[in-house]
Amino acid sequence: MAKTNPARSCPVAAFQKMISGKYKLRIVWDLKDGPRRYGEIRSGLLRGSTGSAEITPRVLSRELKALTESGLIDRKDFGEVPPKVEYRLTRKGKSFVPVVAAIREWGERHLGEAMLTEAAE
Amino acid sequence: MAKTNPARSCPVAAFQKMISGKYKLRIVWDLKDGPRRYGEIRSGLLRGSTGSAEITPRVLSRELKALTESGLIDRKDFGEVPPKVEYRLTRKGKSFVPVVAAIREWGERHLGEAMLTEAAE
DNA sequence: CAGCATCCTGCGTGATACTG
DNA sequence: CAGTATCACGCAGGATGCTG
Repeated sequence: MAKTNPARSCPVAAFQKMISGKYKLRIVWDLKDGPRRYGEIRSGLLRGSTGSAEITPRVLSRELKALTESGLIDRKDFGEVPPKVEYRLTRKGKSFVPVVAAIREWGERHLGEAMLTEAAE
Repeated sequence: MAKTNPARSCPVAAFQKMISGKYKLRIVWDLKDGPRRYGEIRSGLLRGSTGSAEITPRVLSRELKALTESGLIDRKDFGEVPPKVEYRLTRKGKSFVPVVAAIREWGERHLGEAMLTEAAE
């Protein structure tokens, strides 16, 4: 099946793998203003969804773990009851924020508004 | 199942939908230097892969169609035998190139090299 | 040459329920 | 509060063969 090591093939492939998942980019974006707790991230992800899109803990958990293993975010467990866990961007994660900003800016300009004038120059 | 219109929820969701697929970003990148034919794109995608990763026409075809419907690229069919089809970036697609460039640059810096110093500041 | 038709498989994502 | 366990499903993506 030809695995095709993503990191070796080209940067965009590794990038896509890293941000694959519906929430990873939004999580990074949410974390740009400072550390957030698990529940806060979850609530933040619900905001912005059209309606009643419930993000399940299983999914959020996986995304956070993947981001942690990617080295974009860092998990801080306060280790006591009641449980309290904070997630924050690492240096790598912070360096990634401008990229997300560029994505958002382009998206707002070309995806939010009416898509007219995409004539082929 | 709560559809959650992607374009309405937030720009990054729409962005992710638009570039979902392993080759879309690479196709856009390949097209930045000018129009390319179907076979050229296909060959170009093979270059950069570690080994024998054959991209099937079905997949490439779908990616190209999706990109066309997204308004990023434009399909020009010369309409005669032997078949000749060229793909080129639209204005929208060209405006997207810098974003891909930012992605590539970040990826080369943080994914290609050794990933040291991602300490949580 | 530039595709389309058909079949198959793994994985990402969601629903639901339970726990330290 | 911050998760894990289990089940189920749609769909991206590959294999293979055929066509105008």
